[in-house]
Amino acid sequence: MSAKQERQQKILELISNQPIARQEELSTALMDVGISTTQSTLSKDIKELGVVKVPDGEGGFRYQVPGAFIGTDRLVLQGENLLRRELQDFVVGVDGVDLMLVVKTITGHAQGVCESIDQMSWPEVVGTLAGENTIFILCRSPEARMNLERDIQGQIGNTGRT
Amino acid sequence: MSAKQERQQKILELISNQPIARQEELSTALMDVGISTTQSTLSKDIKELGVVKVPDGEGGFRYQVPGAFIGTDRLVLQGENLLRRELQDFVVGVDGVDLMLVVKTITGHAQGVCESIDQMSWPEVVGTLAGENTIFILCRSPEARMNLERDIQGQIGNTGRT
DNA sequence: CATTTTTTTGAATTTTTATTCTTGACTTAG
DNA sequence: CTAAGTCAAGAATAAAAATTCAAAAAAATG
Repeated sequence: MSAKQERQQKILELISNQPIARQEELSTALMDVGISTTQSTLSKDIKELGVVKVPDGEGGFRYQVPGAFIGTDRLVLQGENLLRRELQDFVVGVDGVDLMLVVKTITGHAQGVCESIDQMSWPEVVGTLAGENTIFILCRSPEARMNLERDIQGQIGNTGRT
Repeated sequence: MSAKQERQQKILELISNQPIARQEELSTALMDVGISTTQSTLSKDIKELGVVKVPDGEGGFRYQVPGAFIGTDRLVLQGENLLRRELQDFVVGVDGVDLMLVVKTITGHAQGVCESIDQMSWPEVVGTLAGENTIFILCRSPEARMNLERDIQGQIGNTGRT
């Protein structure tokens, strides 16, 4: 993987996990991860990635990954890799009963995760519905639901484990 | 309606109907419509409105309204006006039981309508969840739900009536 | 390999955007 | 009516981001 690709991927990861308001901030954050670059390069990366700077509602700004509210068709990570990343970074819990699986995400990311799940076209999934921080997944059978629940459970971040 | 509100509404309309890449361009476009203002004021408006500047995929940028439906010549509205329009144009049905109100929209518009409903901050609404064409609205009481259901029912388009 | 071509990068610069600071118009309370 | 308070607006300025340009790195070509 090229340096550019690594950097761009890291950019997406960073802006997803913390509020970053300026390109210089991003540069610093990248430095902490061992990637050294300049503002001018970041400007180009940001444009390429389709990342946007949005008012955060509290007087400031933050960069955000596209797809959250604007209809760009650009996707940076794709398929399984994207989903894995999202499960790790955004999903905070899974639960379910009968045919219905409920996935909880950090606020604002349910749509994105749900989109990725849809993309996978899993046979055991009948349909999905995502809000801001909750996804409902209707499964084909209770067994399918349990399998899916176990799979997702296995991939989500384990920060809270005792 | 205040000068500020008129201007902001016009901003939304303009950026919905034509690609505008810079605040100065916007200033010019507003001038053509008889609204004279400065870049500094536009910067504040844009922040307030939540408008974002997005890479347009072809080397340039354009401002965009989050959640806007583009490509029509329809005016972009705010608040109650927007909601009324959305209820008329997009909502195809309402139903409910107990505390839960279910609003069905034409596909792809549930998010937008739900957003507008959230913006209204109705006291009888506890929370909302929107998918592609369905909105779940959790109400504070069955009475609240019935009131809301009646209100919305009264506003949705009657195209299909026999 | 050598050489041409393309891509990536950063420094410097320009362009664009955000903010600060003032002023004037309106509101409200006394 | 007047004073204090709030709000909208623009001019000037600061801050941030985009672009240009040259050089280095990588990839393709013979």
